[in-house]
Amino acid sequence: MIKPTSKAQFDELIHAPLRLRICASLAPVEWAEFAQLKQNLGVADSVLSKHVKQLGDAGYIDIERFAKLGRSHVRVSLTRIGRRAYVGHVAALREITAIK
Amino acid sequence: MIKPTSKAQFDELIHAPLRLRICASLAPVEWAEFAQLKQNLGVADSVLSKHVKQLGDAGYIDIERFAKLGRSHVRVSLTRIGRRAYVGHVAALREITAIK
DNA sequence: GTCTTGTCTTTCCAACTTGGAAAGTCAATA
DNA sequence: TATTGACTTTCCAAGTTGGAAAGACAAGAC
Repeated sequence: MIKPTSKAQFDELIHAPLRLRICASLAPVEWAEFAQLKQNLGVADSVLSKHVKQLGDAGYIDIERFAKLGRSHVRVSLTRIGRRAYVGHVAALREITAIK
Repeated sequence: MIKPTSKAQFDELIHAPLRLRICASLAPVEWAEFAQLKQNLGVADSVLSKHVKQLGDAGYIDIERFAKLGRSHVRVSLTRIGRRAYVGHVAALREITAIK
């Protein structure tokens, strides 16, 4: 048996439209800045902050502060667990939506 | 220009987990019976009935009664509009989740 | 030192959504 | 007329959303 593919696993936390887009935005990059994410997703900061917190509480993303031009910013990135969950969820979506 | 591909369009009504599965179940078949659907999805009939009604109200599925062994049953099928919305939503999901 | 700003984070709130149980419909038997 | 099957509706409690408003906090401006 070869290395097991991470299995398809529907994840309700990730499925919510905005969180799906957050994870999708993070998947291809090392990390993303809060402000950039907010801009891309087009939501109020309170909303993004709350969704980011939910993903963080689940251990799906890391939330780090860093300084830039004397101001404190936030940068988020998928954790290994988060990436696995995201990939698993995408696999689940593909399974569900594949025409059998 | 060739025939336009139905465009990717995220659809919140379809996105809900259960409704996504309902649409996915209907996509490859001509129609499905309520009882069969309920069995496959593993939900209470009240729940399925309400989701089916929502999709019906949106014009996404047709809900027809028919007799079988002297009893009245319900059979549902995707309408053309519903299929287009479903395909568009799946396309949107693929766009979102494709690693860029 | 204090005020102001920028960058989030929390709280508050009103609106919506869900899922299941229980009750209701309605037609076809028994 | 009572019962049964197959849904449909109503009731309800719990959870989710999104945005505005208020907070928290550090870094400059003065």
